[in-house]
Amino acid sequence: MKGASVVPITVAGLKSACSQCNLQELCLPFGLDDSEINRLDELVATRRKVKRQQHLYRAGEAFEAIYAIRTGSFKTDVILEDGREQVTGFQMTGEILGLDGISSEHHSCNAVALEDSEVCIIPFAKLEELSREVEALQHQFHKVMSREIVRDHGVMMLLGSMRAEERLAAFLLNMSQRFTARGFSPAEFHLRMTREEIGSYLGLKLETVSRAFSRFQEDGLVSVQQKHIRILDIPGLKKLMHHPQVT
Amino acid sequence: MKGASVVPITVAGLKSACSQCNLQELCLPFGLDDSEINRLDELVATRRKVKRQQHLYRAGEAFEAIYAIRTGSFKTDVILEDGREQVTGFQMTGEILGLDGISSEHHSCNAVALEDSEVCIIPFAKLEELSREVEALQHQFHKVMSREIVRDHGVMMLLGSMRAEERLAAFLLNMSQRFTARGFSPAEFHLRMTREEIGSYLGLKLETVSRAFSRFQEDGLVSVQQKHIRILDIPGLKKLMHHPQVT
DNA sequence: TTCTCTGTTTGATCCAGGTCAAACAGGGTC
DNA sequence: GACCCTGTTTGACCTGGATCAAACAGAGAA
Repeated sequence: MKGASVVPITVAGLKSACSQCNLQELCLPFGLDDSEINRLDELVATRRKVKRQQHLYRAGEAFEAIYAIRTGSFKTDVILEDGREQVTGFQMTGEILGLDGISSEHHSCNAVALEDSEVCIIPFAKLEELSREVEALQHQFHKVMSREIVRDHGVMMLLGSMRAEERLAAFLLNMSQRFTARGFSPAEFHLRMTREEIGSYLGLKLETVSRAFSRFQEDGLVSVQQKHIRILDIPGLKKLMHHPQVT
Repeated sequence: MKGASVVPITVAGLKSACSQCNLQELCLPFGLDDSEINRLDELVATRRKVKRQQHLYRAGEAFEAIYAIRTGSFKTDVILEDGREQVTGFQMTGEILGLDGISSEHHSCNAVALEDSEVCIIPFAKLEELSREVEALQHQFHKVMSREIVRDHGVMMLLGSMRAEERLAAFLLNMSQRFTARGFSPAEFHLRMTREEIGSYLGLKLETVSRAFSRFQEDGLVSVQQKHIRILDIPGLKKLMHHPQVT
């Protein structure tokens, strides 16, 4: 409940709202014209800082808003009564958190910052209101939700039908692609999550993740130094995904 | 492409639209008042019959509408280039198919009828139009999408963190609960899918599914005769889910 | 500098579920 | 009736990834 009681921080100078944000094309404003984005600005007036390891929200909390990541990154997870954790996703800047809460008016998973981060608070009732007036916003919001569903299907495929090394390859390629979309190098990046979190996401134990990294390094596919990753052979990784085995 | 070329069948007497449908409370009309449902009726004028094993839509096809299942049931799946299939869900009456297509304007999975079925066609552009006017419809539609996301997270938990028998127990309990919501017996039902399809959904091989069924039968939890299932001990199945092992 | 704490790597062993194979059961057709 | 054909069950064996265990590496703190 600690996370819940954190008071949202209203940032003083509001000039850096959606209309000024360089994440527009990855986020909710995509497809809106200038006047529409200005209307969205009014909605997204408050922001909140979340320190590393802190919760943005917890399973069970009342749902009131969705969040757009402005800086930093998060993981979402579900925890069973017996303590088993399943990481359901890793989110980067421009991505939307909290969509799980709409269905029951309560969040159904936890969102935890992987590094010091900041999110834009989008009150959901107001978003629905505005998206009744702004067609482009409505449509973009539906696309964001649908994209999450498609992403989830991909994860099911990964968990249900791929072997350990394929899963890790898919994960690395996905990260690479998302870093690229944000203007970073496709080949070199820093992972914010632990081996254990990667393992939970991929349905593997941390040792298996570590071994797969070592294997990739031996095979010259990547260079790994702790959390720093350099992908040396993207086609090689892709090949590995499609050709599960020599058998 | 066969599935795509099937001409939608307009049913003659339109009196059995949403306003007359007994699936209202499970479907898109939930929460709408009578006059609002009448407006929805105009939208959902056409239906389509899909025979067992036929596709409602295929991955890659242009997205134009979502579908509400009126009778019968479906599976959705994703297929990799190398032929591996991952079943991403089983859908029953009142549930909505096609949400995956919104994000890219093309379907990203296949939907196949598990028995002779009928769906209501809901043209998506018109749905967005109407939900800009009808607040309750907008909200219900958002809940439907969110519910799909929550469901997907549950499947990830299942695939990533549960053992074979837990997965099957979770599956049976889920089916039971959904049959109950439709006015059928919680304890006795007929599975429309094969062991292989169940296995694909649960990330297991068909033999493992079969063995788990046999084990449950030995332990007096269920009685299994081919596709006909009778659950004898619901608490027992639940217990099995939360206490993975005696270890 | 050393100590501690958390996360990572690597090795040795084990087992749940996969694989291969064969028998079986029910439903449809001739 | 006999004959498929598809889906299911069961058995025997194998293996990928889990488990257990120990060493190691970097980041802070004192």
